Amino acid sequence: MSDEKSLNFLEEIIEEDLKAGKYTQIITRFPPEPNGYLHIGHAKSICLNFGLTKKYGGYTNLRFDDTNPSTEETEYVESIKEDVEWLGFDWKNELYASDYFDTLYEFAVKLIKKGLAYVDDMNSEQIAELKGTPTEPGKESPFRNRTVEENLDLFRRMKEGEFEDGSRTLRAKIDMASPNMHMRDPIIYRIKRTHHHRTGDDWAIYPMYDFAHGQSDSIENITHSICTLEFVPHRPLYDWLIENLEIYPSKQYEFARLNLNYTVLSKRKLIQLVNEKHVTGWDDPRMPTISGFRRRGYTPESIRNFCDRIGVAKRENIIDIGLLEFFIREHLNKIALRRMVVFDPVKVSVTNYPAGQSEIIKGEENPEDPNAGTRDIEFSGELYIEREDFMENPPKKYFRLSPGQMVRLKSAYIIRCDDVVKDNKGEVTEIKCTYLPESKSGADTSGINVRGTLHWVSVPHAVNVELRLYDRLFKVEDPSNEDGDFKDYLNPHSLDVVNAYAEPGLLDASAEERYQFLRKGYFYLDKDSTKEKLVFNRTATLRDDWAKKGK
RNA sequence: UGCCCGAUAGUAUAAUGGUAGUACGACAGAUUUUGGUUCUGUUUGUCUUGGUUCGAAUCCAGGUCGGGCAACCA
Repeated sequence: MSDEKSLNFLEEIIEEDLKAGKYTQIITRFPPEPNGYLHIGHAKSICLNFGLTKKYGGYTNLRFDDTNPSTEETEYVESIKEDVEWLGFDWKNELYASDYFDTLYEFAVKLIKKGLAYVDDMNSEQIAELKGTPTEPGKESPFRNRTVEENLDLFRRMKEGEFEDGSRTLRAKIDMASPNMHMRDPIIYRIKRTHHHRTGDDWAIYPMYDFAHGQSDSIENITHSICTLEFVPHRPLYDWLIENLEIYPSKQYEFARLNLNYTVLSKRKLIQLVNEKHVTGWDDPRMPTISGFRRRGYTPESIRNFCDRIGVAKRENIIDIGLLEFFIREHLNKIALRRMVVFDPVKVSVTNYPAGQSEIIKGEENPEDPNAGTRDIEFSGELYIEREDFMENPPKKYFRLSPGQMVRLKSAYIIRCDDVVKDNKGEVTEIKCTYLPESKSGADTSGINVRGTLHWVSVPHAVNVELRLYDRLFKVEDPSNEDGDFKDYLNPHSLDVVNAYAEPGLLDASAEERYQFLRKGYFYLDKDSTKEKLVFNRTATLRDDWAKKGK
């Protein structure tokens, strides 16, 4: 086997097309509807569309599929642009289906003139009634055989706004008996006298998806129009319209959309979570949106690597969210600055350390990066360590602190536990230790090797920080497939807010950096942070083999 | 009971008629001043029944299972 990565089915098609001389360059498009924020499923499509033209030469357009003014807003346009850019992709042209409304109208007129479209006076119930079902053919509309002149006149008057919303439609005249429901005289224009985010009140009619998408592809000379599997049955209509309009033959190809367990990836559901305040917004770090991942501390690289690894195929798939976590850990491990933060403190008194004194200790910025250098950390005789890092009666193989045992304080000294102070409820309030002055990190002459290393902060120097610890948004793998409403399966513990003690160096934290809180996880400064109160989002935990053993 | 799409380890994804491989996970071990990282090893798979062929995950036929399609949404 060569070390070259094997091709996915779209790459194969493109390589064949290129070899056959069918195209000199590849043109794709990413076509979001601006009616919501982009999520990780869109990231797959973005990486695919932009990745293909980057690999084979050509370009990708960003085209907003804005043909339904009742759901679309400029806020969404802005967020989509920001997200695509953040992911690291540049579009050639920023385009809108609404840019083509005049052309699309002419296309419809052409179809009418060819006797391939007609104005139908039936309302939506009547149309549905005659549509048939997947197993029975439909029946023709009584308005199907109007003259070209009559159709032209009626369609013009639809455009002029003469008729009520929903009172008439323009339909392609294809085949009411087709086994493919989409070919049973699909509606291509509807009356909708609604304000459009770009064209304002210019139009009383708007094209349907099927009459806008493929035509926009064609106008832009898109060579490979890549969409998800649910559009497979639309493909005959896509081709029929292009053929009968006699326009540039873009080709549609379909791949399986991304599904992730323990979350939902449907705009309809995500918008509910936002509107019903189950989350704080589209960019809530628990959301599977690109903006949510960004705020949580994910990097564009990690998301791109993820999309690369999950591949592109036509079979339905549900990816384990753990794979995404793997890629963010992999990246953050390389770049995150190491800091020490104690989440749930218990006090350690170093009885042989000079009272009231402190010293500066050097800690690695990042052991994975030899050029990262060191940071200064205050050490004193009064410390906090993690409550879970001490046990009075430890099980076997516990190599944290316990009476009589020694541990290394990361980047500092080895200490031994001499005594434990408890309150009247039996809760440990203080651990008395002695330190080995000759065991200082980097200058250790003690000759003692200890198994455990703990993170710590100096009590008089510690700064208070707020930590937002996130867990999966849903407590079941596939909330959409459970009985009842998907929101019944929200994880009540998806957010846990903790006030913690951090080394003072963290006061300089910035959103330009990623942090690893030693032995705790990866953290990212949140936009809610103020000078008085630093707020960090937990991007991901560290792997924890000890916890996994169930001890 | 119409049409369309699909089926390879737990999850994804390769092998394009010629040794079923890779990643994640799981398990075991080594290293480690993060029970992190890194390294090594182990484990588990071609939906089914026929056919074609010297040879089938791959080609053909039947079946089974899963998904999609009956919005004036995209």
